[in-house]
Amino acid sequence: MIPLPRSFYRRRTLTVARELLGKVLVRKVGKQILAGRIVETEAYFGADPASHSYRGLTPRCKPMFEEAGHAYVYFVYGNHYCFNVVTEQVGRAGAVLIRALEPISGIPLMERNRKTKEKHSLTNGPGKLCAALKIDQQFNRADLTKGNLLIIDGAQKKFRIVRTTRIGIREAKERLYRFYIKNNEFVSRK
DNA sequence: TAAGTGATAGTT
DNA sequence: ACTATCACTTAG
Repeated sequence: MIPLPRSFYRRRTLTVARELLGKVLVRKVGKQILAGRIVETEAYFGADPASHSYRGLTPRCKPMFEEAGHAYVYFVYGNHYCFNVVTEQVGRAGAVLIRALEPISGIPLMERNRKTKEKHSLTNGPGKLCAALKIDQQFNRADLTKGNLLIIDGAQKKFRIVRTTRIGIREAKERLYRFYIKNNEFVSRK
């Protein structure tokens, strides 16, 4: 199980967001492996008004300015975590929000973590996939090239990509910074 | 469609 | 200190 190299992440955020589609997020919890194929992403970077980095460096968004290939995890709406992967060179803010996964392994444990047996609602949203894979604040700034949370290459490489607008933001709604795998049933919203 | 939930960041 | 806001989810 070879993690994607740091160089994969240290590029333009939009490029990384597109290329993360089809890759596999792997979470080890004890002897269990929870894994899912990334099917939907969003890019946030620099002076984008929808990005946490819009007004520059703050304690919360600091990881976005740091080394690529690490996690940026934050808590929203008093209930949920969102998992992002840091992109760009050090000093340039960028991160890709992972919005949806197609479950691959560890589905019974995901069902317990999510308190549902409905396969389609296990990981089809940013807060849902964090709950399913038990990703919380402790993974903020975790290195995704080693450890209990990794991203590896995926088996299936042939798929169509849809590029469209982001979800759940008020500013910069028109920017086409969301990517998803066409016709995939685990995408949060078409 | 709307309420719930609590940390964050910007303003007093 | 105070408060508006929020890269969401679930129930209704």
